[in-house]
Amino acid sequence: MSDSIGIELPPIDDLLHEPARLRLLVLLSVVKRTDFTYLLKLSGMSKGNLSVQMNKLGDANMVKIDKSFQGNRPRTMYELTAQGRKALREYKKNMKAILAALPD
Amino acid sequence: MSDSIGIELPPIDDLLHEPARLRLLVLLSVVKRTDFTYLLKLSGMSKGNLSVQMNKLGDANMVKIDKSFQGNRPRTMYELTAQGRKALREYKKNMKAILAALPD
DNA sequence: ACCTTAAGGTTTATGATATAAACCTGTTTA
DNA sequence: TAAACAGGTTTATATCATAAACCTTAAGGT
Repeated sequence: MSDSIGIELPPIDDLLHEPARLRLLVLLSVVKRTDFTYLLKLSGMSKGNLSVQMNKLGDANMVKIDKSFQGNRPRTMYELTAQGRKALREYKKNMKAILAALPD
Repeated sequence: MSDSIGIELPPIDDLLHEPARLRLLVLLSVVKRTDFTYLLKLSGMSKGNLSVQMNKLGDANMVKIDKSFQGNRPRTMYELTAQGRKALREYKKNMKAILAALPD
């Protein structure tokens, strides 16, 4: 018998795990591509919080952020990156394994 | 804020969702009943963090905390409460629903 | 023309919280 | 008797989620 007593559980990616961001990522993986205003309504979050969280996901290359103007108004489009989709698959796999250790 | 469109996703219990506590709860649901020292080794956490998180779970009645002496040394035992097991079942159900919205 | 409101965000301020370091009390060992 | 150890708790710090306040431009009302 070994003297290690680690029950090995998969790691949890904090960036994706945080509830507000996880919800946003779920929304994005459903709608594929959307802009700030629509995401604001979909999520029900405040503008400030939405902006911060999406930029954080953008900085981590989970989401591609396209800023442009339509007419004279700014418009920001969001879309999952390949890296983002991969990270989400990994997160899902890991969380399922963790949840599986809990009784039903 | 105007009304959100609201794609309905289940709520996330932040107390259980936080990674350190979630791991501790998984460990507890596996080992049923254990003391501070063993949980310390099992989790690999620092003493301070373990103490804080377990007391937080105790305050919320997720975990029953029994302090006693064995010989002259303090000993703290931890065990899930019925309420804790119920909250974990709910958390598991909700998280599975959220994860199900993500592609595989 | 002027004021007000709205769109589309960002920046700043605040509050909560996770974490480890330092500490405390008593005990065993050298 | 000093030093290390057991079993935790308290304090300090650092991060981070959140909303409020702000900015810029545009559109509508009078």
